[in-house]
Amino acid sequence: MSETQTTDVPTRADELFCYGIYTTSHAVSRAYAQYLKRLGLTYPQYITLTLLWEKDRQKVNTLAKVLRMETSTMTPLVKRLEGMGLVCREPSLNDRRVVEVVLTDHGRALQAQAPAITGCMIEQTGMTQSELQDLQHLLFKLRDGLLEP
Amino acid sequence: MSETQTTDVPTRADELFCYGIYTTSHAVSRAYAQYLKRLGLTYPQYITLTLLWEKDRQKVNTLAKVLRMETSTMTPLVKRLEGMGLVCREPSLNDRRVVEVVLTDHGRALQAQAPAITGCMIEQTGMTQSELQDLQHLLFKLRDGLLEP
DNA sequence: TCATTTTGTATCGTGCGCGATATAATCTCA
DNA sequence: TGAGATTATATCGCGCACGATACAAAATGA
Repeated sequence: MSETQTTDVPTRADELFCYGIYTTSHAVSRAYAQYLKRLGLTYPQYITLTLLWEKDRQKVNTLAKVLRMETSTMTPLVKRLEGMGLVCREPSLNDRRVVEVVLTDHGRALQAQAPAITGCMIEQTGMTQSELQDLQHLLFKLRDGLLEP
Repeated sequence: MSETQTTDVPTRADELFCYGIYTTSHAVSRAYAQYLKRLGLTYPQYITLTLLWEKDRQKVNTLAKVLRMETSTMTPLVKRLEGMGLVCREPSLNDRRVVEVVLTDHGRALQAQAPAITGCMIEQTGMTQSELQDLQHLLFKLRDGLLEP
C-alpha cells in the first residue's frame, strides 16, 4: 500500500456520485413526465404542488429553500402555476415584501391524482420500500453534507 | 392490518424519492459549480468532458444516451465546448450522419484538474466510501428500473 | 434499382435553473 | 428619527432540458 493510495480518488464516470445523481435525475424526471403531461404539469411544478398539498400558504422564499433552488427560479414557476389557475399569489399583510402562495380549489383538487402516480412510480422502480428508504436517507445525507462551506 | 394499507403510498414530500433526487441534484450541481466556475465550465459540460477523458472520440448520440439526455440537448452543449476550444466535432468517415466528438489538447489538459475537484467534493459530503458506493448502487438500480415501459 | 423506413444530427419553442442586478419593504441602531 | 444594512421578490441573460419537427444519410426489401 503506497502513500498515494490514501488520496486516490475515482476517475471513471460510473464511480462518481455526480454521474449517478445526474443521470438518475434525468430518468426520474422523464418517468414522471409521462404521467404529468395528462395533468398539464411539469415535474418541477408537480413537486412544488406536493409541498403546498402538505402545507398550504407558503412563502416563495420557503418553497425555494425547501427545493434547494433560487427564488429567481421559483418566482416565474409560481407565476405559471397562477396562470393555470392552480394557485394564487397573495401579498402578506404582515410583511408587504412577502408573497404567499395559496392553492385554489382547482389546485387542491389535483391532489387526488397524486397517490396513483406515486404508486405507479414506486412499482416501476422495482425496488423494495426498504431500498427506497435507504436511498432517501443517503440522498439527504449527501445533500445536507454539501452545504456551502 | 386493513386491505387498504397494502396500497397506501407516501404523501409527504420527504418520503417521495422524487423529492430526494430533485433537491440533492440541485445541491450537487451547486457544490460542483463552485469549483467549476474557475475553469469556465458548467456542471453538464464537466460531466460530458469526464466521459471523453475516459474514452475519447464518442458520437453525440452515445454521449446523450450515457447521460440519459436527448441529442437535442447534447448537440448545442458540444457546440459550446467546441466554441471554447475543448473539443472538435468531426464527421465520421464511415457514416456521414455521425458526428464524433474528440478532445483537443486543451480539453485533455483539463483532466489534470479533475482529481482535486473529486477529492474536495467527496470530502465535503462527510460520507464514507462505503456509503457513497451504496448510494451509487441504489441510484443505478432506480435509474435502470425506470426504463420506459 | 428505387421507394420506404430507420437512424443521427440539428433546429425551434417553452420551461427550468442560476448568478447578477434592481427595487421596495423592513430592520438596526446610533 | 433617519442613514445604512438586510431581506423578499422580481428581472435579465445565458445555458440546460425536453418534445416536436426537419432533413440528409443509411439501411431495408420488393
